[in-house]
Amino acid sequence: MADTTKEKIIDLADHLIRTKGFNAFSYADISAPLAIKNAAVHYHFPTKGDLGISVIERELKNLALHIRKWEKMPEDQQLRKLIDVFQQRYKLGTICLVGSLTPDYDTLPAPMQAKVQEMCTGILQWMTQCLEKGRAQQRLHFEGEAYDRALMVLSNLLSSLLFSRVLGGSTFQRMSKQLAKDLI
Amino acid sequence: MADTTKEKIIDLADHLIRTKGFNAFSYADISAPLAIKNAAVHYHFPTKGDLGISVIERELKNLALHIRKWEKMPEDQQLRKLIDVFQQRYKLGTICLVGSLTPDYDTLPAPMQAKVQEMCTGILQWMTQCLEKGRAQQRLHFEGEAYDRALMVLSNLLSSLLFSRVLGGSTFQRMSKQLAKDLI
DNA sequence: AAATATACTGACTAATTAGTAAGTAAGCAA
DNA sequence: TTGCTTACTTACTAATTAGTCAGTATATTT
Repeated sequence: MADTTKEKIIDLADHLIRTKGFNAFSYADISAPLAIKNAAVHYHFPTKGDLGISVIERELKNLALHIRKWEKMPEDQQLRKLIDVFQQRYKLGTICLVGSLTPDYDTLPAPMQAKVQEMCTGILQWMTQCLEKGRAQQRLHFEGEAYDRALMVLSNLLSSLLFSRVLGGSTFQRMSKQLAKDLI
Repeated sequence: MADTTKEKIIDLADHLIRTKGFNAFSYADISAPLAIKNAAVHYHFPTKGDLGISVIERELKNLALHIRKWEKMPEDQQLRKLIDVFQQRYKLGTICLVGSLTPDYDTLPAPMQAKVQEMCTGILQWMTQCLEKGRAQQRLHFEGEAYDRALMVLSNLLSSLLFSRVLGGSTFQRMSKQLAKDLI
């Protein structure tokens, strides 16, 4: 996956944020598995906030890549693709960055808060457009403003991973199927 | 509010879990504001997990109290009452315990994980019954199984507080209004 | 009056935390 | 070959972490 040390650090940090949360992992959790020293992590990412920002930025790039790939698809297909992304997260036993970082928002360094905000508004903007266009073509069906519905849809995707973590079983499948049924 | 030291500790811990998260507050964050020593907190709650469990147990008692108060109301009213509870949380700038503790689930001591699970299944059970009875009386309207819908509704309430924290503005109002419109 | 329980304080500890500063080995450029 | 950059290691630090244990003042019980 990642060849450079820097990419390996981001990979691991991403996984730690999703599994333990930003405040529950330490530089040692990164340096030990990679068999490097604590200071090597600080060399690439002076502060923990810098590392967090890089993790979010990589996620934003990956998301932008996905979205561009889906551009020509009908909107109901795009929605299914996004649900697939969350399903892959579910299979890995991890939650989404929004679900992990928004509860800790007040404890994050200011530059990282800004990135979290950017991530949230970005995903919401895309989802709003997707819903709006999908409804115009009668491929998606819902009531109310598209932005409000986008909030609800992202809410359900986010929570499906949170609830799965605690309730286990078919929780994720139940929620994602119900979400698709409601809209398509 | 609370007169005994023990109750004051639970009050503060509750607030800290909701604002900073379980892993981002320390015994010092509790002892300092209450002008007591670190060891006094340990006297009442030997481990941090014990403190977390007490916070959840108090929340479960409060919730049970609310629910009993609403027992005779029609189900659409009960739902509005629950939304009101979340609105009060929103006004305080805090999130719900489920939203705060489920992302950190894997880092929690086992007995606390069990309590988090109990809390989730408990709220879901109530919500499922509320939705089911409400639909039978045609006071609430939705498609699919009541349990699946309960997951979605709690998802929206939880996320409305998370998103409000980051996006600010009218996010909470938008989501709670849309939720009520969808069901009632 | 003596014994016991409650609710602490004072004084610790061992481990972990993010972060720093100085040194070094390897590769590349002038 | 001299100098510079990259990517680290070694060796720290100051602060904070949850948790312990012995002592003490104040009620309460016997």
